[in-house]
Amino acid sequence: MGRPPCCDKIGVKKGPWTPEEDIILVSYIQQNGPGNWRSVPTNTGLLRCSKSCRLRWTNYLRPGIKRGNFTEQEEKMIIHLQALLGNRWAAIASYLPQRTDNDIKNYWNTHLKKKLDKLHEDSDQETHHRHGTSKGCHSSPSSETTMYKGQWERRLQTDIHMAKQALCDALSLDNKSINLPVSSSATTSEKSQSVLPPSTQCTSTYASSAENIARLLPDWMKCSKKSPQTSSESIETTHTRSSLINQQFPSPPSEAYDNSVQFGYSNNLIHNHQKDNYYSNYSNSDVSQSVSPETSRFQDESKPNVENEMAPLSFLEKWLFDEASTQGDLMNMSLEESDDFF
DNA sequence: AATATCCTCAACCGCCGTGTC
DNA sequence: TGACACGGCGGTTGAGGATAT
Repeated sequence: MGRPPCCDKIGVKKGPWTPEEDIILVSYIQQNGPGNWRSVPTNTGLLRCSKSCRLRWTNYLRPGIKRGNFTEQEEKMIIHLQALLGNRWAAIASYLPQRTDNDIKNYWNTHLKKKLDKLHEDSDQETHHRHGTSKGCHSSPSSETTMYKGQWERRLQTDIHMAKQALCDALSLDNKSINLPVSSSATTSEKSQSVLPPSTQCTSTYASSAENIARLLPDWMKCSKKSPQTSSESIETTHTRSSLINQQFPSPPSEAYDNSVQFGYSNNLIHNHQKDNYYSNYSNSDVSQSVSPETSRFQDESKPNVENEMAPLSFLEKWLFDEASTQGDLMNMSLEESDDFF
């Protein structure tokens, strides 16, 4: 005898999630925590399969998710990590705590793959022009096979270093988030872009809902004394909109629903579904603030908690971290220095 | 202005390892 | 021990928006 079936396929809703469904799901997880997905549809009344609920939470509603444009450094990290780990998006995402594997996968497939293909084509042309001498540019199985041993070793070393760099970024507790300037040798345009707050770099109207949801969760606010301005700002904004929500959802299904309305993340959900510019109002806060201890609590489920606890480090992460601490000179090597390989 | 084409990304599908009974 | 469900992951799809013609 196995477990009872997850969900019968009949009567299971598919397609895009509605704001109401999001509110119900977030309210439930807020009360019960993530996990035990099988019970979620049953206990919430959502006509979704448990898998869909988990995905919705993991990829969209979970606190601390950063959406929108990828920074140049994030881009480089993805490229390096992809070269190192392959299409193991979950593993790559663990080095970018604010990004979901789905996001990274999408970004790779829609942007980076094309970009690298083009670069590869260009380098191939140049290689042919030079009668087949390997230039040692970006990694690919075909190019690697033609590399001289020394070049390959150097590349591998650099890849390992990049992974270390990525891990250190992820482990960093201060404000040196992944959005900070890559190095002192960055170009003027890079610098000017990097020093801007993440929100100002984002030109898309598509903004994060999750980080705001996180900020607005009652538990998050209760313990989030480090950023009173942000919290009060959220409260103020949400209070002004709570009446609207109460009008839109006059019959909350539970006390949790009341809480969610009270603290306003339902507003975010609704506005996010409308894909308007609402989130730009919140976007002045540092991204790092959104990854609060309470946020990490929710992130624990699918992401290593690198900010508060060292416990969940994998063997590889431990190794990288140890190596990093003993090889400070290597760690000082900037991402820019490895651009030759790309 | 209308239509065609391209692009993005949320969500689904199916597989696999693990846990439960 | 085997059968089966769960949870997680990577690949893929398709609706809708953006851009080109």
